Amino acid sequence: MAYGMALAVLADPTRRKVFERLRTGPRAVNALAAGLPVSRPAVSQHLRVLKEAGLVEERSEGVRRIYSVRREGLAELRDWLDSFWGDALDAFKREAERSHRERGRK
Amino acid sequence: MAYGMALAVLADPTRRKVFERLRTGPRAVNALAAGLPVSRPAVSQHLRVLKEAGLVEERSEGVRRIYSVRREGLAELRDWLDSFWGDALDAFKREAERSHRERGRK
DNA sequence: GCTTACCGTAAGTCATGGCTTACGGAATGG
DNA sequence: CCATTCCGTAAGCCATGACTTACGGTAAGC
Repeated sequence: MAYGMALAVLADPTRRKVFERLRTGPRAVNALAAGLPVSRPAVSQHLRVLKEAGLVEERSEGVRRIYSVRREGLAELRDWLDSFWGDALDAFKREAERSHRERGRK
Repeated sequence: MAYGMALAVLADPTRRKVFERLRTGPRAVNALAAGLPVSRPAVSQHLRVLKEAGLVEERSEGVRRIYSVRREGLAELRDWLDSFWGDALDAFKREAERSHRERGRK
């Protein structure tokens, strides 16, 4: 039921914005909070929630904490989402969508 | 930005449970609310939110309202999720791990 | 040493939204 | 025509959580 936690965590707009900023690569809290309409502690709290949900991972680099996305945390949510295309009646359509989606992955 | 609304809508556990019950096929509100730990009006409110988000569609059948999943509402969310499997992210992570190894253990 | 930068945590405030009960409208059956 | 079934809506209560300010702790530079 980890996809439920991923959904709840990614539901918040500012937290999702923080998460999306990590899509281009790992960043420090300082850089993540820059430009956001909330304070830096708020970003820290969001990162804490993201980490507890397994969506990001953290590493220390001197005095900075570098955060990066953890794709394993997203995998279960993606599988759950795909389960709505699992109808036997739409098997043909499902296969077409899936092969189209695999373009550009891995 | 419709994936944000889909995330917010699917974040609620009971609402997600209602949505999952529609995965096997269209159902009436009566059947959807049966067995759930909440009242029937609560289910109606959830269905209203799901409909406004474009995740379900409704049709009248006599005195009953039949709801069914709308996969187009899930498509954008799925695409957003897949955007985290880009090649750029892989390159960043590999580089980060490599430089971290070269620096030696902490 | 001292200072500065970077970050996490605590406590408290306040809005959001999910739930309930109560009600009203529309279609079917007798 | 009346009762019943099925459902949406309104009003109100209350818990959750997102945000702020204030503080403490740690690493690097002087």
